[in-house]
Amino acid sequence: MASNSVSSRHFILGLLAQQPMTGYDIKRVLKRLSWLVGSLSFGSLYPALHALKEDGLVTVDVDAQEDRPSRKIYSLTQSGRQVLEEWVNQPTRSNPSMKAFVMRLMLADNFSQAGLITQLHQRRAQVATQRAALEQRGAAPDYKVNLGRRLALDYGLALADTELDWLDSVLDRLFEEPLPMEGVQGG
Amino acid sequence: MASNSVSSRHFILGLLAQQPMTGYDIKRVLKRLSWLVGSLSFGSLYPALHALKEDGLVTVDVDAQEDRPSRKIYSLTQSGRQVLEEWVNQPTRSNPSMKAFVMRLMLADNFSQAGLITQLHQRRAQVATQRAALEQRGAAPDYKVNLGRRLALDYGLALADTELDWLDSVLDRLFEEPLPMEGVQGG
DNA sequence: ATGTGCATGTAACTGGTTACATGATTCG
DNA sequence: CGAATCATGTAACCAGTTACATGCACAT
Repeated sequence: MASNSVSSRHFILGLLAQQPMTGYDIKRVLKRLSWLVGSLSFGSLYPALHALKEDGLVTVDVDAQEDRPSRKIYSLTQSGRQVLEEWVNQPTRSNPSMKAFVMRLMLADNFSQAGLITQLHQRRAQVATQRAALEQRGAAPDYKVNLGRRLALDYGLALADTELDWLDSVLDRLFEEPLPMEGVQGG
Repeated sequence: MASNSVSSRHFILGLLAQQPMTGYDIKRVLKRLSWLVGSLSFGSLYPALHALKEDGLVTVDVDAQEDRPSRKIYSLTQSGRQVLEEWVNQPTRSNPSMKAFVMRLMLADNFSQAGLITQLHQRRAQVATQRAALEQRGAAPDYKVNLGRRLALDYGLALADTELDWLDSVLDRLFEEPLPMEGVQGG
């Protein structure tokens, strides 16, 4: 059965939801995105695609070429789309990484605006919790003595604050202007 | 021999550099730090400790107790300290994650202030590069069309900016006031 | 000639998780 | 009475990387 929480599989589905692609194409996209969401080597990408096909979540169109291996163009099936939607709208568990968040962020609006807003709210709550924990920890003796720890703490607080501000501003904008996509005209 | 780049092993050494601890203690510390650097399950922590001992990087003191398993207190050996120092001062490769950076940040000042400053400079250069790449990408057509992608891009830019500001301010402070720690000496 | 882009794939290895096994003590 | 904390460890499994195998076209 479809394993839950295996993020990279779902992210592949998400990319295919935007347009059919070959494994090689997916790799290229993933590489550009590597800073935010991490990449994948061919050694796991191709097997992953095979598995997705096996599970009926994607279909393949073979585009034969002279001189080089046929391009295999993968497309999302109906059940693939469904699995993706379920995954995206699943509440994230305890402490998701930044990468996991960005993945969902990038895929969420394939479905509903509401789902995306939910993601943002969830993230806000999680970051706020972590920020509070960090702040509290700043009082502990270790952090006063050790420069490295103190810097790491400070770094974490700075990032958390930025993220909270960013989330607030995005949520504000989305709330004022509920459907800025698809029909976006004047901008 | 000693594998390079295996971060979690080295981070364990780094924790032991600050004080001898049991596996259980390490787990506790790691858990508190999980948001910044990620944690480790016992299933990999204990074997890692065994391997470190096997390699002569740590020693064990057994503290027998009634009713419960003996506490095994691990301490860094001389060669362990050396391996750690080499790792910390090794230049980071291409695109290190935030986690990898925070790990080094937390361990760097076990040795010299200079090493820490080098880490910060390296990080600054890397983040600046990534930021530039993101900005450039913002011009691409996908990002205008797709709300999720646009948000992810914007998020990345916000985080990068914060990080650059933070790095600059820390470097400024360290430069003005080279030894802000108690007792920290040159070597 | 050398490397990069195109395009697919497999096999060996690595580094991790989850689940299991054991078992007293203390807190709610 | 059940859960969490203390304290160690192993075995099965999983997802990923690295290195390998193939091979043409095009730019430097």
